[in-house]
This record gives sequence, structure tokens and C-alpha cells, in this order.
Amino acid sequence: MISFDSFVMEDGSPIYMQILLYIKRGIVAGKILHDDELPSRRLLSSLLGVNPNTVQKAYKLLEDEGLIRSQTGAASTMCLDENKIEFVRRDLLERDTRNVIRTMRQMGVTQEQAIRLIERFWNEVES
Amino acid sequence: MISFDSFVMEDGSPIYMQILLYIKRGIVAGKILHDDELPSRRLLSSLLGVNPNTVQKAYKLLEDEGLIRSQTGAASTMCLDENKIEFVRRDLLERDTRNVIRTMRQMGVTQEQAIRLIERFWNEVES
DNA sequence: GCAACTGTATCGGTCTTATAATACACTTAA
DNA sequence: TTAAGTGTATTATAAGACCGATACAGTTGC
Repeated sequence: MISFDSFVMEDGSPIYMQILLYIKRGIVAGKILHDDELPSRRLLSSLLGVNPNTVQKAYKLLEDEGLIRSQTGAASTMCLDENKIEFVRRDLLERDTRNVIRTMRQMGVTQEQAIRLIERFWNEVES
Repeated sequence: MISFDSFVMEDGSPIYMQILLYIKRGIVAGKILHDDELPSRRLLSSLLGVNPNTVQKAYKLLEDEGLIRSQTGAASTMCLDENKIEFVRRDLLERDTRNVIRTMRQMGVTQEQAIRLIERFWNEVES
């Protein structure tokens, strides 16, 4: 059963999107593996204190991407392979990187300054 | 008059927020200076193809932060000093950096890999 | 004074997000 | 078999974000 212990709710983005990204980042980190079982909609909604429909929306989007397999009556499971994992990695990691580079350049930051910023803050940020 | 030539509209975030961030990044980059005149709400809304209220919302938020001075009848002007600029720099640069570090660590990326990502994509991203 | 420009305020419509309350079909385990 | 758990779907409601249209008030320049 995939754990949501380290899930922290933040405001600013929709809850269903936070759930979706939590799972995708777990995939990229190698913490979530093929055939892993997901908590049921009702259980996870209870754990997070949100409406079951909100969890369903996240799961539905993941199923539309082919990352989750669901069949009525049984627990939903992760449906992964090397190609899918690599696709998610690119989608998350490279898009994040490009975005932060774009905004930094708009602020006149050089590559060297950007790297120095990463080095300076890397150990400050709590995981 | 502050130029919006390099402003590119993107979807995904509110227009008023894109306008606000465009100005703040211009401040950090040193392209926007104290006493610089802003285009009027109606002119900028016409340039960007949006409603004057959308521009007004961005300007209003900047005025609430003390970065813009507005008086009815006259053009709004930038209202900056060293402290304000430094505050905006920290607010934008450090928050962006912390955010990208947090998500990268959630994906199991090491500091060395993060720096390598920055180096690899730095010259690819169009400004 | 008047026209044209400034900033400001208000109202309303549309969409997204989140919630709630159901209902139904299927699977599993007691 | 039956009860409890699965996934799925529908409808309604509420709140907020976002944007558009409009009106009003002050300044400037002719």
C-alpha cells in the first residue's frame, strides 16, 4: 500500500493536483513501483480530510495517463514500465528546470549565480 | 515609459499575476527603475488584449506593496528604493529556488544532479 | 469650458474547485 | 449468502477566481 505519510497539504494549488504530483514524484523517486496498491478513494479522502470526489479526480487523471489501473471492486494499482517512468521524469523534472531557468534569466541571473543559489539553499530546504 | 515588448502571455496562471511578476522581475533585473512611468491601465490592456480591470488588479496589488504610486489623473510611477528592491529580489529569487529544490528532492534528485540539470538546460531556454 | 486622457469603483457572468449526498455494479471475506 | 469493502457516476451546492462592461471622478491640454 502506497504511503501518504509524507504528504503535506499546501494551499495555492488544487488538492487533486497536489495528490497527482505527490504520486508522480514518488514514481520518479523510485518510491512508488509497478503493481503497488493505492489506498482506496474513501480511505485516502478520510486520511487527508477531503472529499472522496477530490481523490477520485486525481486518480482519474492518472488513469487517463495510463499510470494507474482500476477495476470496480478491486484496489487500484500502479501500472508502470520504463518508458512511462522516463516520460514522467522528463515531464516533471525538465519542465520544472526550464521554468526556473526562464524566470531566473528574466531577473538577470547568470548561470554561475543560479548554481550558487542552488548550492546555498540545498541544505536549508526541508524535504 | 516601461516597455512590455518582451512580455509573453502564458496560460496556466492568472493574467494579472503574469503582469505583476513581469514588473517585479524587471525590478530585480534592474530594467525598471525608480520614477519610471507605467503605461496607463487602458493602454496596457489594449497592448496585451485584455480587460482594463485585469491590468488594474495587477497595478493595485503592486500599489498595496508600495512599489507603485498612483493618483487619479496622472500616470502611475514606480516607487522604489534599495530596501524594496532587495525585498523583491529575496521574495522572487529565493522563493523560486527553494520551491524547485523542494520538488527536486521529492523526486530523489541530488545536489550534483540538480546543478547538472541547470547546466544542461541553461542555454536551451529562450529568454 | 471641453475633450481626452488619467485612476477608481461596482456589478455581473463564467469557469474552476471543492464539497455533499446519493446510487449502482462488482469483489472479497466472513 | 451476506455484509462490507471496492470503483464509478450523477446531481446539486457553495465559494472563489477571473474577466468583462460600465459608470464615475479627477487631471491635463487645447
